[in-house]
Amino acid sequence: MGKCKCVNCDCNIIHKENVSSVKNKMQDDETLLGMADFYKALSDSTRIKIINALDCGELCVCDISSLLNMTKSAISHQLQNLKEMDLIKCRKCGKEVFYSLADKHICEVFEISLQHILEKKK
Amino acid sequence: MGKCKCVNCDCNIIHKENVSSVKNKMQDDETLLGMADFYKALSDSTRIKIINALDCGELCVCDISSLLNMTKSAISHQLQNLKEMDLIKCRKCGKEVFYSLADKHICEVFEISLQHILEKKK
DNA sequence: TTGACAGTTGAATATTTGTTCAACTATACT
DNA sequence: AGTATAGTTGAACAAATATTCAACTGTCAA
Repeated sequence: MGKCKCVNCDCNIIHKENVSSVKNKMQDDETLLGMADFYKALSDSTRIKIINALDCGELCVCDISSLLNMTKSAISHQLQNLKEMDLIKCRKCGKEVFYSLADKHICEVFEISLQHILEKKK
Repeated sequence: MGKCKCVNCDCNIIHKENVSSVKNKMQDDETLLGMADFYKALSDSTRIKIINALDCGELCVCDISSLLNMTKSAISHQLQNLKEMDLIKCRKCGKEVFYSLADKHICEVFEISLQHILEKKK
């Protein structure tokens, strides 16, 4: 047990062995930042609704707007966010643009967290 | 194909059958809001680091502060957030408060999204 | 080629959210 | 009792973000 040498933190190290052991086991910063961003993409109710909707199959912007009762502009902005995060992909067909989930990972994560929420309700 | 009757949206319904079929399959708003909040809890780099750290075992506030090189106040605020979302629990022992993950669901979700990120890197 | 519609985009606004700061509580030790 | 340490809390500030609005592109059909 000794004074902490960190620049920013105002703490004493209480359990030195714990801290250094955990430090070694932790993922690197870049990976953890990527994970936070991944969750950020799902952390908005509009976006999670879009994901849930696309889980049933591909949909165009109009259909999603109607489904969520929101403007096409608002939906389009969020679709760009989801696309940037590689959660969805799109296919153009004439005037319409059809969006769908990028891969199966997304469904898996969605399903597990759904279970988590439904269990909490009980 | 007909005009949309929604109040807020500015769209035409392009694929009426799709929209009504998806509407039936979607989770209810309350559940989806709960899911968004669940992801929100994990969507910040400080919080995801805390989760990753606690995945190795319980830690007190000082240890986490030292580990992340942040003030105890900043960490404590985020711990309250995570606790409100039922992602972590705590145990008091004298002056110290030890935090740990609430249940195994959290690890599962963490692991799957970790895979997702690591695969994307390749 | 003109009009209508699907969708996108950038700027502006409003809201949410993370960290800091200072004051506070609670426990332990002398 | 007095002091030091672990941790919490609320307010204030700064940064990030969701939606709106208006203008825009691209495609189709008359």
